[in-house]
Amino acid sequence: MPAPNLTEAEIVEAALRVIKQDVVDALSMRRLSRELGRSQMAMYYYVADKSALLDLVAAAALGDIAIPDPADGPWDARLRALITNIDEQLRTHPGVGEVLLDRMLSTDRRILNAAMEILLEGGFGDEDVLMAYATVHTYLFGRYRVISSPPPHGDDRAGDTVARLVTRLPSLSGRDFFEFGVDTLVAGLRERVARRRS
Amino acid sequence: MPAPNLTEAEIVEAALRVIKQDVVDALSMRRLSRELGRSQMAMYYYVADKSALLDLVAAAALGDIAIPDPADGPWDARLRALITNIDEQLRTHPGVGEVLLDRMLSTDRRILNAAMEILLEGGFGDEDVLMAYATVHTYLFGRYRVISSPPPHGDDRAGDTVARLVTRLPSLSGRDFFEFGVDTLVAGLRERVARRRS
DNA sequence: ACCTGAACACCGTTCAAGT
DNA sequence: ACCTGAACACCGTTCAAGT
Repeated sequence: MPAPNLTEAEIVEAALRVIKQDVVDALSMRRLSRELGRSQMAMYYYVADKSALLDLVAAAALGDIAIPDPADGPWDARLRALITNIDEQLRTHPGVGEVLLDRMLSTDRRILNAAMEILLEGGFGDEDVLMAYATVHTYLFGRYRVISSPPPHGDDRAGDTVARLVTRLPSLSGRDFFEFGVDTLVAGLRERVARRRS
Repeated sequence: MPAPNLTEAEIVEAALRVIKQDVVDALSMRRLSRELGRSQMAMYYYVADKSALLDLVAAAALGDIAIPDPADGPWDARLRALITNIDEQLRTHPGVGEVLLDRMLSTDRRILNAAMEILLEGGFGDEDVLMAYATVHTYLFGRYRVISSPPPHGDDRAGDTVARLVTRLPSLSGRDFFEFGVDTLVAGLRERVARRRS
């Protein structure tokens, strides 16, 4: 006997399970139904289509992202913390990165609001807030894409700069790359505010 | 009579045509063969599989990216120019953005080399060059993803920061967003080098 | 050398039906 | 209310064959 009625929580959980153990694209309507012991059409009772399913999963992941408290420090530290939290979720569920970021822009206003308020406090004008947020968002979009891609396997053709530098790769961790990136981004934003003030 | 033998140039051209007029995912082996008036299997004579086809398209697009001449100015101006050129190609062929960037890392060393040499000249140490390049690359990856996505359609729920700021959107162009992003990134990198020197 | 045809294992999705 | 089964129009790809 196949367990009783499905709940949204069970569906999301199963979806995350599939995404985690297999590759991203392994999540299909049919595959998910199989995972839950139903016929290939069972999901369509709970969810309108595949994009709605992904929305469901993304909403769950978004809820886990903590928003730094104003008491936590100056605007740039809080921005950095928020970016780190989002990145954390992207790394935990790399499969839904795209939908997660899309949803952040459209349906879920919580994080977008938090980010923009931090930027306003930082001293950006209204239009600059939009562009600054877009810059951060774009970077995060890139992160989720880059996250689980293989390292640039050195062809080791002697003589070129790449070949020489690539030998340094083993001493750098994913964390190093992330921190360099966020620090650079935040430093760039800080500099823009400073220049605007003068 | 279906034209004589196909050439790689014709295939790439047809692929770009399909990508341009339809959505990204419209490019399929079968669709491309149809476009060229052959049977669904014809492409497999010229190309090992779909990823090889995309490689072909990406290689063509990569060749069009110009590398700024050392005489063109200081390192940061040249980095900015190179990023602009890459972004240009991403916007021209949004469909192959992912493969294009992947190829830049793996098979095609030309642009990677140029970028890293610019960063070396800028005064970055070996490891910092790698991380700085990764930051730029990540940003570009995000760009290609964000490029043709719809604007954050305002739900217009009164009271929140987002709703207020979104009204400013119409006065900003895609170019504004791009320039803000690159400038921020380059400013951040400049600041890191400066700090390293002191 | 340059393909074509049939077939397999996958998709998302619609539509009608079953308990 | 909670599904199931069959069917349609798509995929990428293998394998054997046709000219």
